[in-house]
Amino acid sequence: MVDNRLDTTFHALSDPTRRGMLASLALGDKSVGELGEPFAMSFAGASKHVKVLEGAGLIERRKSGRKQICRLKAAPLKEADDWLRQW
Amino acid sequence: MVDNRLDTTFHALSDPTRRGMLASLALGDKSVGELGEPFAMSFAGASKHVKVLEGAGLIERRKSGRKQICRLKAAPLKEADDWLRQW
DNA sequence: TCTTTGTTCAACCAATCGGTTGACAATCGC
DNA sequence: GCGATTGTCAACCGATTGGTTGAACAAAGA
Repeated sequence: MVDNRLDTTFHALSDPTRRGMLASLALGDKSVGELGEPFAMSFAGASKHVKVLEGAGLIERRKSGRKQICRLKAAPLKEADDWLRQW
Repeated sequence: MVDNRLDTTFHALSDPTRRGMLASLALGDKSVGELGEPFAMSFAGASKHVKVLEGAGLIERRKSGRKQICRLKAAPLKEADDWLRQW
């Protein structure tokens, strides 16, 4: 029942695997496989994390052949930052 | 098994009740009861949220008679903000 | 002292989380 | 077409979450 935007953003950021994926994406677009590769984890597991990030609006995907290329979207990070900056 | 500081901070922030408590604390120190009062929730429930915030280092408490006065501690927010600002 | 107030604790519950496996679909290279 | 690559989905698992109730406790006030 997580409906608030800040909820999903902060929740997505609360996992080190997902933060690592975002850090990786900051260096350039990556496929789901490339994103999951550094984290000894099954493909499906990585796919789930990517879906959480996508659900939070932190990334967007584009199909390129059989790969799913992910790109960082900073807008929700900005929102989260604005919230933090209240203090 | 959440051992990373950013993990606990972002997790604490991912709940609207806890964000509300922090916002409330930003206006001045409050007891646990005062913090929980706006959120239709049992006393024990509010106490748990406060404990999460305390565990994340976002607040500190001081005993004043039978009340527990909570005060905002911004240091972990700063850390979280620094992380966000990488992008 | 007895009662009230403020708070925590322990036990429990349903829901969610992070992860797995196995089956499947789509696309590429041969 | 065949096989390998890339990824999703559904089902399951154990651990954790957010919440409840009820008992307990500590301090203040009568």
